Amino acid sequence: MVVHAGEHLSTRDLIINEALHCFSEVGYDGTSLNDIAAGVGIRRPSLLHHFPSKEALYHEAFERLLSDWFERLAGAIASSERGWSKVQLVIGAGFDFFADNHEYVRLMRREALDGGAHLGIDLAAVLRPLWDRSVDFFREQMEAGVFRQHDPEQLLLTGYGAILSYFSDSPFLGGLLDEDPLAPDALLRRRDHITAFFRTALVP
Amino acid sequence: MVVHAGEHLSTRDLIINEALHCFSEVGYDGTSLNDIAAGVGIRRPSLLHHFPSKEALYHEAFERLLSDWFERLAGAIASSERGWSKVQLVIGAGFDFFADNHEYVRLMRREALDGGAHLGIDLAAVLRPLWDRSVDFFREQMEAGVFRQHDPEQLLLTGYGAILSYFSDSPFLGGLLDEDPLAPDALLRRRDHITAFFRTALVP
DNA sequence: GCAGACCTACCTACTGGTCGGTAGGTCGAG
DNA sequence: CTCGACCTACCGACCAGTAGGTAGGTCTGC
Repeated sequence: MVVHAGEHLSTRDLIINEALHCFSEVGYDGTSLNDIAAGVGIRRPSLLHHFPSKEALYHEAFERLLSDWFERLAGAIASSERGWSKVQLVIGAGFDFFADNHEYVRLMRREALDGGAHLGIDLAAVLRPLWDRSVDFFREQMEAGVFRQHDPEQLLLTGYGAILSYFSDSPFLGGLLDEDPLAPDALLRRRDHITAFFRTALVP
Repeated sequence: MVVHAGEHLSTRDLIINEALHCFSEVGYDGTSLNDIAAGVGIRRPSLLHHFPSKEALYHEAFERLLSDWFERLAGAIASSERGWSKVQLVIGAGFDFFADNHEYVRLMRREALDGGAHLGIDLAAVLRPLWDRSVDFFREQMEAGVFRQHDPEQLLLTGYGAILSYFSDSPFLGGLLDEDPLAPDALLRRRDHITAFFRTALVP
């Protein structure tokens, strides 16, 4: 997983963390291997001793981030809850993960923007099973009358945009609002709103 | 405004259109002046005869796009409608503009991702007045009992994410769904869903 | 003749990546 | 304990390629 604390980190891990930071902040093209190496405190050739190429480094860093995210969501998804409480659980888990890793949400968004095309992983293919399961879940619950009728895919798209955008665009939103969107109480308010908003839309 | 058709365009306009295309597709760093020049059918120094620098070109292209967007929304915003029909009008105008210019939505998103920091315009500052007016509008209508009670800013944030993300992330979403998100009937379905979704959330 | 649009040729800065080499540690053989 | 073989981690110097940008010349229409 993404190692956060500052102890006993191998150079490899330091590089990956710094790479995630740079790639998130200024994108793939905007990041030079020199930047990453400097952030770790080594030179570029030393970095390339640990990773064969820039693309390989990106690939590994992104994959680590993705598996982190999956791991974090797994519990909520696998839970045997049904109906609204399950949705609430998953929304909460997703939101909290993004809040804890808000820096890296921008990396995911960049990847989505470019369709994951030019670099490594096919994000859509990886997420597809999860997506399909969610669609099925909503369809079931709607047919059972537990939720109001909506197009399940459209509903998920809306949720996706509502949660992700808040974090990915936080540098921009900070200028639109009067407070830091990532401040604890702002996060709490956002979390509450999204939950309440979808509750009113779903629960009859 | 952004000139779409292919007649009587000055080289300047051709450059700006091609620049918007490239910047949207692969971002600022991912676009070279050679790419743009080649798209227009001239050489790079000739391009730099019309614009003093890459950044200046980006600035002008983006500003043109932004003023287009304002112009398009102005009618809907200035309308004297109140309540839900006004919201419907603005949502519709925004959605349709994005649909017509889906390519450029990705440019706006890139700008939001980077907080507009490193290039030219402070997007947030430009949009701020519009934002504040919208917040006030919702607050009024809620207090008047026309709309259900929500946090107006949170509501706008959700709408922002729900509409914009669909277009900006369409390359990614195409892999998640079974159809092209930008196909006419897919667009229609998205438009209907967003409208209906916010109607249920707002109209008591 | 002149001005604008365009070109080729060139510059510097920086990119990702390779090369050869070195400091320091670990190992097993004698 | 010592010696040499081997290893990982790191470095400076260098490479080819490309970036944005400039200088100076040519061509065309007024």
